[in-house]
Amino acid sequence: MVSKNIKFYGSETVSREKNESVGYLVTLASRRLLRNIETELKPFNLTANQWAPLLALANKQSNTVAGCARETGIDNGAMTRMLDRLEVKGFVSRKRSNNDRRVVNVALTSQGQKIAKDIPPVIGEVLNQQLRGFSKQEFKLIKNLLQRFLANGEMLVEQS
Amino acid sequence: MVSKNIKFYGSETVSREKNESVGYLVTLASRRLLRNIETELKPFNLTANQWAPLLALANKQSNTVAGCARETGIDNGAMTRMLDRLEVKGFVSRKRSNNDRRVVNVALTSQGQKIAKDIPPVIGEVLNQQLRGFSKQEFKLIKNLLQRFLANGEMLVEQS
DNA sequence: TGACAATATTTGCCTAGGCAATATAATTAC
DNA sequence: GTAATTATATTGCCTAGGCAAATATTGTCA
Repeated sequence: MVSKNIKFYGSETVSREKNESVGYLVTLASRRLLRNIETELKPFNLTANQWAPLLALANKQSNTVAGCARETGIDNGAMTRMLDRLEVKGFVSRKRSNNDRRVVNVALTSQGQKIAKDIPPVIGEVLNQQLRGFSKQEFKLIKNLLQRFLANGEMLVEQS
Repeated sequence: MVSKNIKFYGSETVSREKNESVGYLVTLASRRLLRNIETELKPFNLTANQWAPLLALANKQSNTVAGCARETGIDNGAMTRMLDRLEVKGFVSRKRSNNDRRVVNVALTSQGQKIAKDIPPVIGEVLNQQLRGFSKQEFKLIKNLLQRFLANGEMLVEQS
């Protein structure tokens, strides 16, 4: 045990102001960011969540359904359906692998490659807007704190 | 313009490691927290998201559909359906107002009041776990940074 | 080899939010 | 007082994630 285990939330503390709860804050922040990105991606015929698998594919971090799911941290079944939608839109193609008949190889179409180049600055702009007024120090801090909050949360699962 | 506008994300920066993007981090952190809370609330026959309106009602922050929606930051239609589910579970009751025939007054049932007392320590425990290793200073910081990130995001909407 | 375990993909069923349209009621402006 | 505006609740249609079950395939091990 590195540091003593501070109790931030007692049984009463949770029910106070919603903006004082890390839970509400992180949930609302996530939803708001998604919606703002969504607005900017509308001209590209892409939703905010649909960007995640495209990025994983563009970065060659994965070329399978399960790989995309792992890489983006969502459920396998959800990824199957996500790729359904991306395939209909023409950004992605799927083909059963010959090496391993279980896996389906996913690839960006040429249209998918084009969009994968166009999107990053758009999303970067939204992020920059929401980080207005942050010092470089604070930018590093929010990432560090969120990383630790997330890591703690994932440890909870592995233990049980 | 109070401070100069730092560009944290250039067009290349976005596509790097997912754990280096505030966007991914805040999304994953939110999802992970929801799921962890969900696990703990299962014995209470309540989902993580269903807790939000119950809290608003218990705190007397609202007693209408639209009020609950405002208070929890979600869509009106979504709140109608959320209350449908809570009504089926017996935590909430609805009755058309006589003063203003547009509004539907929402109230906690006795079962709803009971659960509203039992839940806070459970959620507090999960939050404490995910905040393990945080100093008091860092606890204040993550709240402050998220509040500002959220406020910036909401300003974007009002402008357009 | 044959039983068993692990992995990949898909599907069904659930919760859930956003947006737009609708109906109704209340408020404001003229 | 009537018309225009605003607010409330609901519904339909969409995207989306989690969990569990079903299927197919591959790898392991005795």
